[in-house]
This record gives sequence, structure tokens and C-alpha cells, in this order.
Amino acid sequence: MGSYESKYELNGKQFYCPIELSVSILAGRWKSTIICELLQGKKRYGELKKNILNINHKMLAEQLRELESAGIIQRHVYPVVPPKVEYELTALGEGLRPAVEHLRQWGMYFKADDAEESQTVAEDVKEVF
Amino acid sequence: MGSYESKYELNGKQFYCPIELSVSILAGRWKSTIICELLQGKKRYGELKKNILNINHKMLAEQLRELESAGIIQRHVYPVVPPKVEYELTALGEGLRPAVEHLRQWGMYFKADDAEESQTVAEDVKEVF
DNA sequence: CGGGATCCACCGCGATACTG
DNA sequence: CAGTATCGCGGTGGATCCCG
Repeated sequence: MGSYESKYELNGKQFYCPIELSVSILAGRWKSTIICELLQGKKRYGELKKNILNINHKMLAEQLRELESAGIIQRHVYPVVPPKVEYELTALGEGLRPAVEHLRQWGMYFKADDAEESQTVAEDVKEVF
Repeated sequence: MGSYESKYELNGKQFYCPIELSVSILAGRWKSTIICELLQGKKRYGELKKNILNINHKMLAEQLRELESAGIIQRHVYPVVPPKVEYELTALGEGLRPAVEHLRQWGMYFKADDAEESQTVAEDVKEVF
């Protein structure tokens, strides 16, 4: 803490804190959902399309390409007809698992807190951590 | 897993997964930075403004109001002249600490991996987890 | 089956200015 | 010292089309 010398970069954007970097990678409209899917294992394009409700073709392809160029996921193309393409987390992407699990916990905590707006619930759920 | 029945909401937006919710809260341009600052303790508006490089007045005020309405931070106004206002994490906001720490770890991991593009480094840093 | 391009609406975010 | 209002650009993301 204290020094702002070291910078973090993604594409053209500069960040002063590693957390900004991490968040900016997860922040695309469907990125976290895709990562969740792939945390369950390697999947085909069509599987992802089917599992992720309301996503359209362009968005899925685009978000996948962005995750790939960030080094989070890896693309495996099988030279067959009809085409078969699988996506899989890299070691870097796998490293997101603990962070993602905590975000999931917190999201549930948030919902519970939100639903009852009472402090007692907040205290109860806090025990999870 | 399996059921997409329960929904998560923030403002008008619906999410099917708690992680989307969490990420959408952290995703504002300066949100994670502000949260980092406040994880170090209660701070005045001017302190935040001074510590967060390149943020402008309007953005700081706006992001603070959004975090407040999400229930992440709390605003304390002292009725004095000149005005004195302090911001502090709520219990809900404090609950983000573990997730944020993991994101910080991963951001550093990402940078190291990025810098040397060698697999050995990725393996080394992976031991952190 | 999976990928790419085009078009366009919306809103996030930044600059600037005015208020008590 | 802190907050709010206005304006405008640019990027994000959704619909829709064509391709091998």
C-alpha cells in the first residue's frame, strides 16, 4: 500500500490497482456467466449458447473472443464437418475460481439482505464468512 | 446449479446468477477503487478525492451515491461549515473484503503472467492459491 | 455448427459550470 | 468543502444478415 508506481494494463487502459484490472475483465455483459459455465468444465459453443439464457449469437462469440485474448480461456477447433469448437479455461482462468466463489457468496448475501431489509438477517448471513 | 428460477435484481436489471449481480456492482469505472479506499477505514470526501488519482468531482460524487443506494456504503454528514462528510462501508460492504482480496491476488497473478508470457511463471504464481 | 459484419440505440463517463 | 445540472462523445451490446 502507499505506492502507486506499478501499473496494470489491459488493452489500452491503465489501472493503478490490480482489482480494477480483475473487475474490468469480469465486467462484460456475459463474461461472468461464461466463466461460471466453464468453471464446470470444457464446453462446446452450442452448449454455452443453450445454457446461457437470453444471450445472442453475436454477444456469445464476441465475449468469448475477448476472454480468449485476455488469456482466460482457450479455443479448441476440431477440423470436422459440421464444425466443432470447444472452450476451456486456461490456468489463468482457473485461478479466478476462488474469487468467483466469494463473489457468488456475497451475491447471495446481498439478495438475502435486500429481501428482508432487517439487520438480524444481515447478521445471520454474515456467519457464512 | 440446475435451477434458473431464483433471480437477482439491481435497479431494473435482472440476473440469473449471484455473480453477475456482484460484478455489476463492482463494475462502475471507480467503484472498486473507492471500495479499496474504504476497506482501509472511514474517509472524508476530500481524502478520497485526493487519494484516487485522475477521478473528477462529478464521478466521485456519482459513484459514491450509487454505492450508497446499493447499500454498500454509508454517508455521515456533520452539520458544520465548511461541510464535512464521511463515507464508510456498511456490514454488507465489509462482506466484500474476501472477494476483493482474491481479485487483488488474481490481478497480480495476471500481471506477472502477462509480463513474462512464460508458463513457468504461471506455475510459480499459482502456488499463491 | 460456428463465425463474421453491419447498423443503431443507449448510457457510462468526462469536462465544465453553478450552488450553498 | 461537498453537491448538482447540463452537454456530448464513444463504447457496449442487441438485432439481423450473410458466410463456409
